[in-house]
Amino acid sequence: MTSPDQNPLPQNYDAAAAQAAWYPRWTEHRVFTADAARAADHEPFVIVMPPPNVTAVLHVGHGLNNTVQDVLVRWRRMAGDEALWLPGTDHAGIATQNVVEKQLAAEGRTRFDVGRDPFVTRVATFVEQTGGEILHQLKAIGSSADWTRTAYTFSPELSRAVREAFVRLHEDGLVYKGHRVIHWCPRCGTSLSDEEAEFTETAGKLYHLRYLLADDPSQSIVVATTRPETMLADVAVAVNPDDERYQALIGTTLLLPLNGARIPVIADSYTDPAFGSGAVKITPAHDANDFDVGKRHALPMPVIIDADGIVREVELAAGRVPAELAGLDRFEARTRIVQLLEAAGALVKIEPHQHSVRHCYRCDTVVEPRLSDQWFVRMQPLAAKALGVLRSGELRILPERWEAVYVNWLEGIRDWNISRQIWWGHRIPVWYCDACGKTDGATPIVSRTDVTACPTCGGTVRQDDDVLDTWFSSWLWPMSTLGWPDMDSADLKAFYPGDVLVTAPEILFFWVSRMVMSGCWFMGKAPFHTVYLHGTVRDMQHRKMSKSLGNGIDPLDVVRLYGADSLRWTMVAGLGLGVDVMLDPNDLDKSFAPGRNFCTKLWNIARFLLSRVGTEPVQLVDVLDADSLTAADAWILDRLDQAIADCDAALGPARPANGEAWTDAERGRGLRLSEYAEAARRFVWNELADWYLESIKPRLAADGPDREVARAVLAHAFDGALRLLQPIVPFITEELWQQLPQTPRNAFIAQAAWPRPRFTRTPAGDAFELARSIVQSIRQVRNENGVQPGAWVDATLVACNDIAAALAPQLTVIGSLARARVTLSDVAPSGAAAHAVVVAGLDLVVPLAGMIDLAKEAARVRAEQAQLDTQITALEGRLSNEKFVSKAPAAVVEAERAKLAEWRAKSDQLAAKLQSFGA
RNA sequence: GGGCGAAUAGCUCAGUUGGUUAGAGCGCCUGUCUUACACACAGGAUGUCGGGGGUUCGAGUCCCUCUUCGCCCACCA
Repeated sequence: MTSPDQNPLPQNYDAAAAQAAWYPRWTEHRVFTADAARAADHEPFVIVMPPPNVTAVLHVGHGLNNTVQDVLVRWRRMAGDEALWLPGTDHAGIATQNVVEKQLAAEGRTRFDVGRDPFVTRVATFVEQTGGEILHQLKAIGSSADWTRTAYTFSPELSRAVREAFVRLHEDGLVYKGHRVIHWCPRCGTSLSDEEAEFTETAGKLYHLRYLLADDPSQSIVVATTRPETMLADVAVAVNPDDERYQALIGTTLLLPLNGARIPVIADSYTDPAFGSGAVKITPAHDANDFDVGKRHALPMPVIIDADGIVREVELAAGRVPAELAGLDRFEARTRIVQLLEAAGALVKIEPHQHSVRHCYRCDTVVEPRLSDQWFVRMQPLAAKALGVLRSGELRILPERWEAVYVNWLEGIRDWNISRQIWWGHRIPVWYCDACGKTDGATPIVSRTDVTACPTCGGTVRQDDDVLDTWFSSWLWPMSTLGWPDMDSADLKAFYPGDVLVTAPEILFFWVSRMVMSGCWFMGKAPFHTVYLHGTVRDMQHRKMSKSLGNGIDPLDVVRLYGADSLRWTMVAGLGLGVDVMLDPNDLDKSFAPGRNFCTKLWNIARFLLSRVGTEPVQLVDVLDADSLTAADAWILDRLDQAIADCDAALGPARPANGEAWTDAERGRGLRLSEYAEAARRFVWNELADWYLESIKPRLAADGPDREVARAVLAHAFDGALRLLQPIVPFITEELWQQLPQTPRNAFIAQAAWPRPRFTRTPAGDAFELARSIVQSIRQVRNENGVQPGAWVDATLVACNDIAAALAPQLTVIGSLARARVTLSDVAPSGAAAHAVVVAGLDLVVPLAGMIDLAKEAARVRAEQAQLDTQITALEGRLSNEKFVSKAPAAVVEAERAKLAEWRAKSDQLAAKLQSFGA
């Protein structure tokens, strides 16, 4: 036997050392590298990583997101799947361009000073030099991604996919160029999609303006607007055709204040008679709804705000902007125009007005609706397919309530503006030939390859200036990273479609829905069968962690202070399905000490095991003679099986059982990460360490065959625990597993087999369960009576025959765990003693001469009996209720009767006890 | 304006198809450096399951309603 002094493990776990040791070894041995060929006879399990922005640095949200993915991938890898977790980064058009533009601004320059090509080169260089840092940071938290397949949305391969998708959709009639009002960010200088223009509730003002009739200044119409500056571009005032107040005015002409433009009063049912005055000014070039009205009535569409948000006569607006307003910023212009209107007597009133204003999701600038030419994707046909796969069960979303949100969005989907007026991104693969008059964009050249000369006339061509929305490359991610559009790609054949997509709800529309659409359209199959939307990391005030609030937690700080496993443990243990994770940025210890403490517990179990079990070979539990197992052995093996079953039930199923679609019964199941963590924790801590390990100390100290049995069972149980925990805490489990006596050489727990239940529940296991109850009763008596922790007490178990027989072999273990000299008897000893009824038919008597306050003990027993009798009365009432007995299921009634018998027996025992001390 | 979700111990949350003594972790209280672990061990206290009404033999669980909080969507001029 190895002495404790020779313990192969140091006293404390060195997380940093374990991380530094194991991660490189895993990658050297290609543990994370998926093999397309092997996927032929192993179930593939594929997760594509939501690509972080190439300039991003790891924050706690990434930490959570990637930990979840890593847990799932590590689980399936152990379960024997050919697991692929495909990592990469997103070139993040607007965001990355903004970073470099800020650098330029510091030099006092703009991208226009630099010029397009040099600017793009500069961004590319910047990305090359500093980008992708986050991928290294992901390694520090243990992410088991297949780095040999690392992808980038702007790589030549993925750029090819982008072009293919654009051209294919154009051929399918789903890509078109449109002239309409879109969301424009004057700061970024580009259009945005509907999703990129986020609503913010704003306390604004509603300005009521009076427009006079051109032919009769005594008559007028009052209109209300939140953006008075747009009045310069008004082309009509619309009233509801059924609004009796305005019948006489329809068709008359109004005189616009400030610029004197003459505009008609028109009738359009868009106008809500109940809002404001029931008349609405129409500004087709600067409001999406007004644009529709303008089209219906063939109105002119003057543009008076330019790309930079400056008010001037941009297009079809001659004479509309007074000289004193030209050149003003749109918000300065608003202030000035209100002053001018007031001076002109045209301002009726200003009211406070709560409304939602769209802001740029990248720079938070107020978005300006603006008329321009843009490329769009017609979404309805794509959305129909994305709805179809959800309805068929080919796709599910967890938590399930998000499915309704997904359906709602897809059913009301609008066309997607995919062109951006920035420079960093995939240039739109469209060329125009000025020579043959293809300049209006009606019949441009759309090509998979670069076009250098006009195919019709051989003249010079110029490429469309715009680039594509970043999300137009990300929506192809599950295919493009596997080699699409090359349908012969080994990866695409082996790993498409994938399995689970893990992300936060914020990008359900931006990204997830669109990936489903592109997968269905181009591959005929949804790219995954499960969307798992996890919660958000928040602080103790439930605020989202963010840089601007300064309430963030740097995951790398946590790794340094507590270790990567502690970070992972905390996140997984706190991750109920769809529930936010609360962490305290001001008290990291409170948040992460539980993870560290858990690792320490594992470490100490291993220290005990290695010093007492030793490193000599142990027998496999399979070959042990079943009769040689003690009740404790049978019990812990049973608890291990239960833990495995609990973990499996919490995590799985990994995929639809029929391989095609989720059944209703399966649909909401699995991915309960916190339940999985709790099941594993409970086993290793509350069962293995607290009970089994304590119970076998005497057996390990002795020599002989029973010691070998205990060694074998302990080693097996701890091995199982480590395997169950590997996906959550990969570093410490690897570090410890490598040292177990039964671990094969040159193996990693990271690719060891996931455990399976093997043993059946036995009466012996139940006997240990009873022994535990007795130990707890004795300890309770000791505590309540102030017995010195080190002192031994006498304890008599008064048991009926059946129980006594099962208990006889357990007396030693009960005694050592409770520090009691335990005897079995059929009569209670007399004298002052503490009493407890463990179960019906089993009394515990602990004589504590001189330590027992008889009156107090009697009061305690009496109180216990009183409570029991109350419950008995209630139960008797229930059982004498004819309706209950006749209507409730027989099994329920039977169980209630059994319970009543048990309680009555217990009550009788308590009564006897009271009588025994003459109370 | 439409839709969805939540409300259970001081805090964060579990509570499966209604089945009757409502659970966990953290925190709190008492005791202990018991030969792996004080980052630990043993024991303990704490809930009119948001309010009201209903269905049922039986409701934390189902229905209605009210209150509070959160999320999503929307052409809130």
